[in-house]
Amino acid sequence: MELKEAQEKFISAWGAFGTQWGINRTMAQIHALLLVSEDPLSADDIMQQLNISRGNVNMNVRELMSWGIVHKVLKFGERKEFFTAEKDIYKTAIQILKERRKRELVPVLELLSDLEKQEIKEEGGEQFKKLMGDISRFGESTNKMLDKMVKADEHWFTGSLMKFLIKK
Amino acid sequence: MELKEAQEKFISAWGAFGTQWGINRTMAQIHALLLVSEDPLSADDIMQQLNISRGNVNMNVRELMSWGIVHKVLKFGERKEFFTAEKDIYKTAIQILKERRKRELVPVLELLSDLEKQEIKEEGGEQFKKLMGDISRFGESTNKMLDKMVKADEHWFTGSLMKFLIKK
DNA sequence: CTAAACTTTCAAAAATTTTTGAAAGTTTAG
DNA sequence: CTAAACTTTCAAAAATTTTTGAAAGTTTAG
Repeated sequence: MELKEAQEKFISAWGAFGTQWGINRTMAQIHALLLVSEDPLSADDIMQQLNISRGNVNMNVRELMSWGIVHKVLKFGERKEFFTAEKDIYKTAIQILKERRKRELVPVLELLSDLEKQEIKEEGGEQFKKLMGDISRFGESTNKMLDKMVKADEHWFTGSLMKFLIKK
Repeated sequence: MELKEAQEKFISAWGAFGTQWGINRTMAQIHALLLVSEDPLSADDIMQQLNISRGNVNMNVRELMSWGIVHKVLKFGERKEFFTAEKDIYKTAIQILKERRKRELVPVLELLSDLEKQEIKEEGGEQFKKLMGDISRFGESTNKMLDKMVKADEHWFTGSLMKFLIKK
């Protein structure tokens, strides 16, 4: 197989998987493209390689930067901005975990604890509050666990945690 | 606050969060509705409470069943089918983890190991294969970890794992 | 078997999300 | 300051996803 063919396979598959994860196809493809490209790419490079418009590149690259998994690189003597993806896959995964925790889990926990605190006198109210409490407690545990993972270093993930999980 | 109001808040918030997770709004809302409803509901009940069409209810309920987090309940003397959500939130979460692992992670791992095995002689080929290998290895670790979590029991999650994670 | 009571399917419509590309904005070289 | 080289914005168009609801299919009571 040719390198280019393999890269294209990877980019398009990554894009398809992205959509299942609530990320849009193009954003995932840009990420994949930057991952497989040794050197940083300019907006024009991305436009040309993925066949998408300038506005589209701009929007998605900025979104990827807001996730902290793509960075702007400036080259001397060039006015254009270039972009690279974080090449360390562990760092990338932790970064995504961190952001999702902040953007998605934390707001849910806030809503749940708010509903749990409400005074509901009607029949069934206690049961509803118990459900909110159950979900809330489960979410808090997950939250703590993720926080721990995010703050740990790579050695911890591949080392102690894996050992702990594999044993028994 | 009234019970009904609190329930509606929960349902609509759950729906909104669902969309961020690649699940559609209605499916998440039906799930939330079934969670807060003590008794099983029929398709008509769901239609009426969420104001959606029969076809829509049918599709989404079946999808929820395929995820294994909603079950069909038959009542004696009734021809209608009724549905409930798994009320144990831990079981629900594990079930979702299990399905996502199977539907999303496993196919990615297959693609990666396929690309890693390719013969690519061109310049840059080795580097590309290294990237595939890195992602692959990371994915395999995650896969093992999730598998372990899925197979463990609840006590393990709230007990040993949490203790392990919280300490130092 | 028949008809009533349901569930399922699916093409068309509606809603939502994504993309385009031109116009506006910004920065820098000279 | 000016103009060229860029980046950003945003309304309209395109693409995609979701929803509707009527028709088809299935099951069960009698």
